Amino acid sequence: MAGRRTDTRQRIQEIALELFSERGYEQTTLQEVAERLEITRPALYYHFKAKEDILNGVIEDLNASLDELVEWARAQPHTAAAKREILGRIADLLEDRWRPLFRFAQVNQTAMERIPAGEGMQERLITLLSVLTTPGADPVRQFEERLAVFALILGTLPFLFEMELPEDQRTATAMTVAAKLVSGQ
Amino acid sequence: MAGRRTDTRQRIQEIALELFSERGYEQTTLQEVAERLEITRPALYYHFKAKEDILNGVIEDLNASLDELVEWARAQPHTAAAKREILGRIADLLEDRWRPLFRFAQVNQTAMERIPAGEGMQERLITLLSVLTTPGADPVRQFEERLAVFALILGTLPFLFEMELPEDQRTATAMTVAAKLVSGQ
DNA sequence: GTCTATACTCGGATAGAC
DNA sequence: GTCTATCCGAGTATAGAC
Repeated sequence: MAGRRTDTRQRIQEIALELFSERGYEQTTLQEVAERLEITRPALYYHFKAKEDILNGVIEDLNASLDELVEWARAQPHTAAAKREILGRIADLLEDRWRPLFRFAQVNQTAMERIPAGEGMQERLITLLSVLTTPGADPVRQFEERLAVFALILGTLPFLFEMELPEDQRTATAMTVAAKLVSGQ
Repeated sequence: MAGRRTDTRQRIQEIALELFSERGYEQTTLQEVAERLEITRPALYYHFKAKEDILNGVIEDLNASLDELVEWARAQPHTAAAKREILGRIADLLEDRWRPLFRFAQVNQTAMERIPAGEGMQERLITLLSVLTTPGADPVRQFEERLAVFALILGTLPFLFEMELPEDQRTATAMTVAAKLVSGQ
């Protein structure tokens, strides 16, 4: 177990993201990351030139996933049905593997704002919002369409429901509400 | 300007909140706070026993405001009209003086989670959400009612609209959407 | 009661040896 | 690719001046 050396970079990202999510980005010390990997603190600096670079790398992977989605979404027409389908794919993305990372981004906004990939993620989300927005519609309509995305994201937060609802039913409920919002009821 | 003063504690809170909001809580150093006040760094420790205590004091003031609102809201009936009125008061609170603080709390969630007053604020917000929730209603209905509060909060974020809309029209739009959500359209 | 000087510890970062 | 040694800056503690 102690002889591997080529996958260290990736292992750093995994462990770091785990700790960043648990304790928050700023509260996590590189000492803790190094200890879990059983290397020393300066050794991390061979693979990443700064703490922020570790986080940046992880978010870049997320952005690549978002890029596919955004590209596809831009090609869709401005119909309610197409918008529901876009929301469905956003929900899938949250489901698949990125949910913890979305939650992290939400809780650690100050860190996200300081890294390039964080800016990139925000740009992609804004693009997604604008794809869902009917051009020329009145502001209330546009706001409802945009709110739909946040309904999906908020649906992943347990505290939004005190009600005892299993997770899959929570996300289903959020999707229903989001679909209503883009459909204009 | 170099003499001793008696309002230092309050001035610390004001300046600190300003800087915390600009650069984020963790990125703000006590050195910067002290410099703006033209005192030394250790002097801060006479008034507050830790950096987190400065933030905690500010949030306690907000919680006191929230308490009034929560107490009043609990006494309201579960009618759509009453819920719209509750949302109106939440919007007023955001308007009045607490908007920057709400924004701060959103962006600096990790810091908020570590201070007692942050927990207190979250409890109060959850109470507000539950007051807006019709007991026994189906989950979709309940989620819509809760989402209304977030519509108000999100309405304060400029980036949610690319559209060129002045701030007062943004908040008005958010209020309209929120009202629709609790009214079940 | 209000503040300054000083010092300690820990975390991020760099240089250079193996 | 990883280590030791070292630096710097930030939060914190304490002694003591006024």
